[in-house]
Amino acid sequence: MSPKTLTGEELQLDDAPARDSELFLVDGNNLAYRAFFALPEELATSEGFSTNALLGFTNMLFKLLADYKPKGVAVAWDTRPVHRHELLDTYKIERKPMPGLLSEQFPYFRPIVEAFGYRNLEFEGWEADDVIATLATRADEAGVKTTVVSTDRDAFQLVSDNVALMMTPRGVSDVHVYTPERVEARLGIRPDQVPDFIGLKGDPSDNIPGIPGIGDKTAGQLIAQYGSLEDVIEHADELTPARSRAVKEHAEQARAAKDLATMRRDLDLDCDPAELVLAPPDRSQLKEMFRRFEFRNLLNRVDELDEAVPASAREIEGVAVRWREAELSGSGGFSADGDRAALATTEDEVVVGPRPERLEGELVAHDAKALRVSAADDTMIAAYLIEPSRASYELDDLAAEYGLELLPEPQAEEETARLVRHAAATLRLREPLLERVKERGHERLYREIELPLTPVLVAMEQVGVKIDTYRMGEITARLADRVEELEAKAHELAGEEFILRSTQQVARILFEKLELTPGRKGKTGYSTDTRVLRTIRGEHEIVPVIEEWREYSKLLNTYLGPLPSLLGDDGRLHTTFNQTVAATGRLSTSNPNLQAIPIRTELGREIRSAFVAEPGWKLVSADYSQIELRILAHVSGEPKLREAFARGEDVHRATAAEVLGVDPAKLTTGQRAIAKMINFGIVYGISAFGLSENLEIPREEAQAYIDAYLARFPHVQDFIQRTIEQARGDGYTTSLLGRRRPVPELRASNRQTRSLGERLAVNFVMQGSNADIIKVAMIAIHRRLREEGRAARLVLQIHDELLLEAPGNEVAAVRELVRQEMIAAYDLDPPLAVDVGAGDDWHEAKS
DNA sequence: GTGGTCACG
DNA sequence: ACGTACGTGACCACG
Repeated sequence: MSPKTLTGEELQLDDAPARDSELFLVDGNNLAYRAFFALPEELATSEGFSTNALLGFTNMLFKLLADYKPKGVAVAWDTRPVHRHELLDTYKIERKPMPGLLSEQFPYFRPIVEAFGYRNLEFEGWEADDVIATLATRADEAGVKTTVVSTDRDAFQLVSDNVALMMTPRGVSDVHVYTPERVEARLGIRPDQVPDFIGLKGDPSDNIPGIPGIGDKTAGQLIAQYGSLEDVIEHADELTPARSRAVKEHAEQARAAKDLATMRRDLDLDCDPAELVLAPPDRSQLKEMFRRFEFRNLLNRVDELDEAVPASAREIEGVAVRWREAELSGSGGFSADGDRAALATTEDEVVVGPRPERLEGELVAHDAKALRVSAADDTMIAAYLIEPSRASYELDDLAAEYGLELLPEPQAEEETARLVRHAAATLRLREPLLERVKERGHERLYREIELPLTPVLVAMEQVGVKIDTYRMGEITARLADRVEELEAKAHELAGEEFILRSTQQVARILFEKLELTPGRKGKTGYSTDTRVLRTIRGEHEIVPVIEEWREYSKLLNTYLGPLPSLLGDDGRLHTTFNQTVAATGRLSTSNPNLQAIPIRTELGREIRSAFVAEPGWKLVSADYSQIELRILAHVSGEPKLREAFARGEDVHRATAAEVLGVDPAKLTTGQRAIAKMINFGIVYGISAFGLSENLEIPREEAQAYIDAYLARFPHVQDFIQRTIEQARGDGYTTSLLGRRRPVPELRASNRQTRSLGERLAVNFVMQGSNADIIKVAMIAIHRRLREEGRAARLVLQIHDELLLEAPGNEVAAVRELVRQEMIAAYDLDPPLAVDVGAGDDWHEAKS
């Protein structure tokens, strides 16, 4: 009996043998393909250029240098396979063409190799694996400890006392290194028997048949027992009848497969492995590449490579930043920290001092709003326009990505060092960021919208909104009592105490103890969300109790409870407007999130009535009417939609009449509600599933509605198709004012992800344009109120609504001014429309 | 830190 | 045969 073979899992395949290696020989084509198929295709730059293969490849090269500190690394590439070709022709093997997304990335592999200081090897007419086989053989003979990096199983045959094989079955972090002993333990044969082994079993990955019915196990046993393929063929009669027949019938095929699996070790190459010495990595080249492909993680780790290279070979780049203490004056990159500030006046000099009341010069800031300065340029906003989907715009991250190495003089304390570094980085990021803003055609968006918006937001944050604390307290007390009552009642009805807040415990009570009808399932068990509860409301008295408890405790915990502590000394609530958070160009608010103050329930409206104006003032609320559907009508040019708006019709009723084919006079509210959901769906990037979920109807019915809609509004159908195709081509979609959102999802191989990309692309046109338009309006309104010397001021923005506070005697004029400016913000066809109201509190102002 | 839930547009 | 409506922020339980 041959010894039991082990899987890679069972074997100890630690990378110790590779650590001794002086030379690494990498099969470039193999690694590129491997990386391409192992990493998701949606890994892409903000421009939409796929980088998955490049990233996996680069990570491996990085690891080789950082972890193994070799003397030499060479990456071999296939060239036209003239020599191999004859074999392939003989055996009628066809190569599949390279996937498009991989061939796009292909031109960049070699430059990356060079930037690492590694050697690219190409020998006309030879494939990478034969080049590696030849070099590994020469290295072995010369006693050079070598590691071959490839996932091709053919490469097992190269393993010897001096040559190890590194495989990465599951990505770069999981490294398996094979020595001769480990090959034997894994396959049951010696490395030199590998071609015989592959000959018997074939190579499915290359579409090469061996002997039918013989797989890994059998092939290993037979070769171990008889020694070689020829020996197995010779002794075929000793095998079981079926196997014997198979071996005899397919002997030629097996010999051919062995031939193909045998690597050429004797190529006439002009290359001595001992001379494949590492050059020091070109740090600026590497950074340039990492920045270009947006490999943020690697960019931050470039320093690690230093330790792997002898100090003498290192070249330190980066500018030492001098700093001195003095009074701040002049222009430059600004940073601040409490009562201290720093100003980078030149690229390498920073002045640090107490923060002055005001600075006369022209400032560049990173997040001017948070720094409370007025800046001529804001690097955070520029970075946001370039890459709106980023999670954060940390200055240090951006600086590293743009290749800035700022080394403040070492004696500074940490806080001073940061201040200096930030001022210097801000100044030096200005040009590269502005250049990209210009490249993308975002100059006007930047200069005329985002930058002027910042001071408007500063003013709004500082003004805040007044809260009627008495009213708020009253509601809070009432609700707190009610929540307690409901809690007790729920426990009583359940027959035990449980944590109402815990969805898991609620699920246990409802679906296990009380055996109510479970609905959908989530990742961790049965869902207990609003819609599930609504459908089982009639099954047990406890359900409406939980529903009511949810509504009240949500309002209590999220809005009523925390608000008093967030109140400023002026009795007003000061939110923070985030200008660089939403990928669509919208603003968001936080601490508290005043864009999510309740309104949809009676109790919610009560809470809104605690948002009030100063005595003698009024709140003025102005909201765009159906702005996203108007934008849809504009960009699609759909005549039926445009006309409906032009005639001042209710757009949902008009939609219902068209789609359902009903006389407008006879429409029911139910039919209007259906049309409303369809319209929402169109704006969100419709899907039959989504619509069916929301209307709670079968998917087929939802699909029928969608089909009817698209048939009745063919221009909308065209618009959707056009938008998706364009985004697929460009890698991004564009709003009315030229804002861009990259949509790398469209190039994913996963269909679900691609569908998401399609919805994102379509939705962005409406949501992003809405964001553009209301920002224009805010700037205009703020400007006009000042020009006219009014006390009225903007207070909140809620995506399509503006809330202002105006003294009683200005209300009439302000209402008109706001309406005018909101409508004039963009010349839409159909025109924009605005509803304006005024009142003592927010609720009143909206009705 | 993540997922479920729910407040808003 | 999947799992999906778009964009946010906040709270809470749970691992």
